Amino acid sequence: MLQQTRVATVIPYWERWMARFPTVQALAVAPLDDVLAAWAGLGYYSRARNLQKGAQHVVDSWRGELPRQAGELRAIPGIGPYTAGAIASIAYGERAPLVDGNVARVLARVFGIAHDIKSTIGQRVLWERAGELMSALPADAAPGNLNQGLMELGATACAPTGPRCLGCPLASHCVAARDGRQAELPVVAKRKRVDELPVIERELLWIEQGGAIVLVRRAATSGLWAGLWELPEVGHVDATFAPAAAFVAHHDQVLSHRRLRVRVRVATLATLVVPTDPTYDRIERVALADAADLGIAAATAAILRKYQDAPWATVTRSAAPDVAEPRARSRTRSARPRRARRARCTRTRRSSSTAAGRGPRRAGRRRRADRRR
DNA sequence: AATGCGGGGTC
DNA sequence: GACCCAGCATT
Repeated sequence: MLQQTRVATVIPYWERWMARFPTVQALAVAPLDDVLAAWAGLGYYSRARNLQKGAQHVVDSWRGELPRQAGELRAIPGIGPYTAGAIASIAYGERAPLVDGNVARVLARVFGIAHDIKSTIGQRVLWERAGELMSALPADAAPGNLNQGLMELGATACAPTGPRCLGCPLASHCVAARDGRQAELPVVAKRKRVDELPVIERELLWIEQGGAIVLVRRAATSGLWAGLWELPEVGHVDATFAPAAAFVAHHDQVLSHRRLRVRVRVATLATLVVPTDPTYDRIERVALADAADLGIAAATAAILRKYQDAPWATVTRSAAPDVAEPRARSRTRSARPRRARRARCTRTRRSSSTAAGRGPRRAGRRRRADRRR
């Protein structure tokens, strides 16, 4: 989880993850849908798939117990040079170096390394330096502490902008501090401006049936949002809508390498069958409350969140009349016991409940607040 | 050696 | 907006 993701962001995900998958075995045998659901919102979803592959690898090849050497760890799916070094040094005390974004910044400044830190040559030089530091470590010192110290330095004093060199313990050894080149180092390749990113324009469909929203699951095991659920895209399902029907919602979002522009229109679906289109491999009706338990990419999640109370989201409203019509309230309401159904069960089973327009009744708005986040 | 892959905090 | 986060796998 910590690969390219801040600690503060990870923590709540990690808590839920460990509760859901307490052991390597539990993760290894879990349905991919559950794995992606627990990851949804974190991004870089191949990490989730690789983590499960890694768990299966550990179960199959190591009897469920993680190997301890960096070289062995490196062969596990999802564990690259950084993670192998981190586990080996911090968890098992091996004198294994590591270089992450923080360490790269610290070393580039301290040693005045002028190569692009992402480039092959830059990485090689950084790993060499990190290895030399590790080799110079006194025999009674903990290798993990050196690595964590370097990372922590990068996360605190040696910040990307405005480094606080005054209190830095390495200031007297630092080339960048000595020469006042903190702003020039590390050298990092210029990234594309947002307005230069390729734009993905998507037209998604808001289809309600029996108080539920229609979602589809993307099929591929690789590629953007692979295995995640989303609103159906026009042209990929057997849906109909008035040609002149206006877009009722929109959502813009910037990815690291794409700009996403989503528009939504209300549609109806002729048949709830998996389209022959290979883009999706499943289609389901899902109550909004249950949707939050699926692995849903951020764009669709944001649209569901933003527009579930919109005037045109009619079925959704009738699914939770306590908010919609104050009049009907007194009569029907009080009769019914409050928390009738918990809207538990996350995975949408294609069974009886969705058949007769029954199903997900009052799911709508109750739990929405406590789940996102 | 380069590219694909997310999402969000923070300045 | 721009920057970047306890990177990895694939091409």
